Amino acid sequence: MSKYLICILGPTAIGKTAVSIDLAKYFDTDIISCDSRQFYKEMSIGTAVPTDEELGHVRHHFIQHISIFDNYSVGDYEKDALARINELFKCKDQLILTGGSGLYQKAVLEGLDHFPQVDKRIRRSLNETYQKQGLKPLQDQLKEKDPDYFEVVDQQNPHRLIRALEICIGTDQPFSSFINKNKQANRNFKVIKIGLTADRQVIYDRIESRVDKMFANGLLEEARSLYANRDLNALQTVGYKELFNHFDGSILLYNAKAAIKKNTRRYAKRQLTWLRNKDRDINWFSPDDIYAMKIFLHEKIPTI
RNA sequence: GGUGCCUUAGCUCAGUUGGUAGAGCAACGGACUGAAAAUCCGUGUGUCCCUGGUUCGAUUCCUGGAGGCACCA
Repeated sequence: MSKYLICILGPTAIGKTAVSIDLAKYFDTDIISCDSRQFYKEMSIGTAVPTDEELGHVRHHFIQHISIFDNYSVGDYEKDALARINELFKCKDQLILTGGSGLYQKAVLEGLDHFPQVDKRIRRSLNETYQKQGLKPLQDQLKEKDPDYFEVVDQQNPHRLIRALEICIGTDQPFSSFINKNKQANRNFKVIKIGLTADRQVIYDRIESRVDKMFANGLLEEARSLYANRDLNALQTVGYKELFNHFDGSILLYNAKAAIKKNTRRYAKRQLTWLRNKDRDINWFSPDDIYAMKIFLHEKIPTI
């Protein structure tokens, strides 16, 4: 009997949480979260994790399961999520996967290539080079160590250059030699993608009111309690980084709030770009039309 | 009611001694295989308030409107 992973995709604030909980109840199943910021137990308000009530209705996985002090990458997530999914499929026929982190979703559905772990100090030293001397030395180095990848990489993007270089240096082999190697994502389940979208203005209105709600729920206090950890990767997050700038006196609270809304809008736009151009087999719905989604799923899944 | 100033991009405003215009912010488009709510790249999107007139040509000068602001009544 086929197993189905039902993926709920869409930009931030569109209403993925409500839809996925509704569908999970309907199918009497669990939710696999795929949100790279809701992983962290220290962050709640600014990441819009489901409420206690919502969590009480449906069992969620990968919500606040790690700490901001842990090192956790998309590779770790792929491994953990796949193990959990396979475990759950032993007694469930359908599962819901939901969350806005496109790369993480891709890792679960399509798999990533395997790259060896490399010493963390390599990245640190590359970052130092970048801080002191800019992009040029990184570009020169990658051009020499992996000319093939240098041709296709975004040469202006420090993260891309540093990532490729840390693999080149740590393994003594070109970054590109690991790509598309042994990548057989043998997933023994079927995937159905449900995309949620709405007019841009509707999405932006929802963002506006969600940010207001976060402030009403105590975002300021939550951010203040995390201020000391502002350099951690987990806290390079919309809703926190702007408030850290307020705490250190560089912007007014009023402007920080406006910046959070703006950066959330930009995030939503990037998510839409990713989904539009990366994923052609998405079935789009209005977030309010759960009825239509259920009909669609009944057609897609003959066994229910 | 009178006088003066203003009206140009979504917003705040430059500007054109007459040759249909440009900054900031916002916005929009795109890339993205272990930092991904991160990171990076690209793009002015315009009845220059309306109406006549002068002119080869008006967003620019002139007439008359409309709206806004200020002061005087």
